[in-house]
Amino acid sequence: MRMDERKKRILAAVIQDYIRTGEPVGSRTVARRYNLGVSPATIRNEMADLEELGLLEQPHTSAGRIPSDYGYRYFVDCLMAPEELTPEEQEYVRLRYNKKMMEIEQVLEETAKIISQMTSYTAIALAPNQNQGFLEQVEIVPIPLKSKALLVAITSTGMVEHKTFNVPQDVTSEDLKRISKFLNARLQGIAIEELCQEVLSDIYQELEGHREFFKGIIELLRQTILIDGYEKIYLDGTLNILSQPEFKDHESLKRILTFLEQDAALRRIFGTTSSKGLTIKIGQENKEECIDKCSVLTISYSVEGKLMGKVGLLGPTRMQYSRAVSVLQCVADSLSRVLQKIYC
Amino acid sequence: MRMDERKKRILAAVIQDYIRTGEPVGSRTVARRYNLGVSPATIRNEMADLEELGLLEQPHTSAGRIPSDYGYRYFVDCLMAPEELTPEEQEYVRLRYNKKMMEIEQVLEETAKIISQMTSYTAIALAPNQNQGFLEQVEIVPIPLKSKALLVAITSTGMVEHKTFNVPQDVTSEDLKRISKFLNARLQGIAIEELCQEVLSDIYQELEGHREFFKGIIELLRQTILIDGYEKIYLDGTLNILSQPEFKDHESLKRILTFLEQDAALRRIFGTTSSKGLTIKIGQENKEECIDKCSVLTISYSVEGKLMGKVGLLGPTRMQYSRAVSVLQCVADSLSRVLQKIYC
DNA sequence: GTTAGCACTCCTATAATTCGAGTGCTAACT
DNA sequence: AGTTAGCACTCGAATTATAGGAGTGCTAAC
Repeated sequence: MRMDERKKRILAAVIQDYIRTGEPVGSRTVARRYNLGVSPATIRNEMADLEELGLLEQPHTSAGRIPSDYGYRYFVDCLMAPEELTPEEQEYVRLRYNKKMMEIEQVLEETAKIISQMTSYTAIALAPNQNQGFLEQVEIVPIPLKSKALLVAITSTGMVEHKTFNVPQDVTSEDLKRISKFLNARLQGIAIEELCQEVLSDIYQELEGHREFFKGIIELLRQTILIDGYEKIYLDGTLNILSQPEFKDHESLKRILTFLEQDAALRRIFGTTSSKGLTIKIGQENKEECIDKCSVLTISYSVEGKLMGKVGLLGPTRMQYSRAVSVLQCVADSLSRVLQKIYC
Repeated sequence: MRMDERKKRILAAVIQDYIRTGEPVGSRTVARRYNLGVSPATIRNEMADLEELGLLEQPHTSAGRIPSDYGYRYFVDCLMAPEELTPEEQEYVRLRYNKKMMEIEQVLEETAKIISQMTSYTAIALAPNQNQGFLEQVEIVPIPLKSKALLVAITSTGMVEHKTFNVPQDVTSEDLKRISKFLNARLQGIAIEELCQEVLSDIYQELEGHREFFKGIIELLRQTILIDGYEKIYLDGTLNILSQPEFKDHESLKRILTFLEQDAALRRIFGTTSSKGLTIKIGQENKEECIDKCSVLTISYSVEGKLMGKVGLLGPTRMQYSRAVSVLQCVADSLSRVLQKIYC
């Protein structure tokens, strides 16, 4: 059995209607609302075929049809009409990004907000993976009153991380300044992945006895950037889940909200695709059971052609895909442009 | 009608039972489970009295009694047996705080986690109000490659905030260093509330033409500390709400979760009591409608006798008050001690 | 003042009933 | 051969009926 033109139109009609209403779609409805010029009976036959093809499903014998994951997949791949945002909406996105933002953290936060507000799904933004970055600047700020100091690290991706540490009695403010200088001289431009004591062993001789302390600082730096700063996640619109009728039962709600609290899980669903551009994962295509009734869309953002990170959204499989895609594309576009500016 | 001893015992029994089971408590149950030496009929009479006093309520005619807000209030004020944590639990709390934490942010995050895990309610920790604090250290870290710089501010309460800003062409790295030095020399120990250009006007002459830039930095500093760093909120166990049977209906769940997303609202319910020590607000005593089925417990933490901030929890009015109180007291105690150490 | 007894109330759970949307099949039609 | 009208059938959702039980308030006796 092949997908002829009429089957496609019927499938599209069913899916669109189901996305709109959330109710199983019957042959009658399709015939009435989408004038395909054929009777309900014919549509019934076609729908039976589409079910056999695995594109539609019946919740129970005497109900209409709903799309299967596979049906959504076909729809997204072959049938979906790409929908551009209206000029007003595009302008709106640009406007949102126009406000003064100096830091990538802030930009990503705003990005998540924009996506969730424009789609009313849950937005996820992933900060650039630091491993591929470089150290831009390191600074040690002494806090003499408390014999502590603050290690501040700025990476080439613009993430700023900081951490406090104790300073032993015998290390002076001057020492700290010197170490800070060393670090900057030697670490600027070093790939973060390669950050380890060995690289810097030749500095040791200049440090007259503060070797252990210095080692400690390098270790702290590693941790600060690689652990604290590792692909930070910005979520927004988590509670949009509450408005989705498919998740009104307590159980699935709990599952999804709990899922969204696990950073590791979020990185997993985002990270598996290292590809550029747009990715759509529908229902069970996400390997996570908790969200097998959800779809996850991802789009990468980049600066100067270099892939930086990803943003995306999570919503029910019954999602307005074309809307979601166009919002993501528009946002990713603006986002890339804004980051470009921030990075000079 | 007065509260005699027997009425008290019956009220306590009803409340305890209701807290435990969540079901309306009947006279029979009280008679059986709490041996007061009287028959159900007597208890029935007493319960009718307690209802008339406004301490108990009947969901419907043929159900048992449940406590009213006022009933809980009486229980909390007069009847509740103060319950100490077991030595093991006290040890556990101490253990949790033993892990190496250098920053107050981390400590508060951990605090919220401990509270929510030990009570299975939602924990809230409020960072110290910066207004009362001093600036401990200010630093400007130049990022020459991007002609930007990072302003880092450390307050006496140990909060670290940072913000990136643009550096005009004619301002050199040296200038930044000088400004940084000025700031530290002049601002250390200045009350954050008083932070404004005027205080520093006498610096201007030393800055040879960078006045506007300098003004900008001061303004940025204000914002960074007063806005970004204003009573930061640390939440944990938000999803514990999902396990409370009283909030299993979609509507109230939505209301509460939405409420918990509003920082301003959280500050409101915490802030209204400027008192030291423990505060308990039951049901409608919280002036927020969204949480009129919830109780909020607050306890202040302090360092060297000086009130710093507050931590607390939010749960259903049907809450294990004595448990919650003892956890909060134990945690606030340890928290104060840990902060003491951090502040040297 | 306390208690046993009893009629009464009202919620909850379960079962029975109805209703209607939607299907699949068949036979007739183009 | 594909399309369509007609019709019996299915099955869930909503509605109503029914039974059960926990708990009360009242009364009268202790």
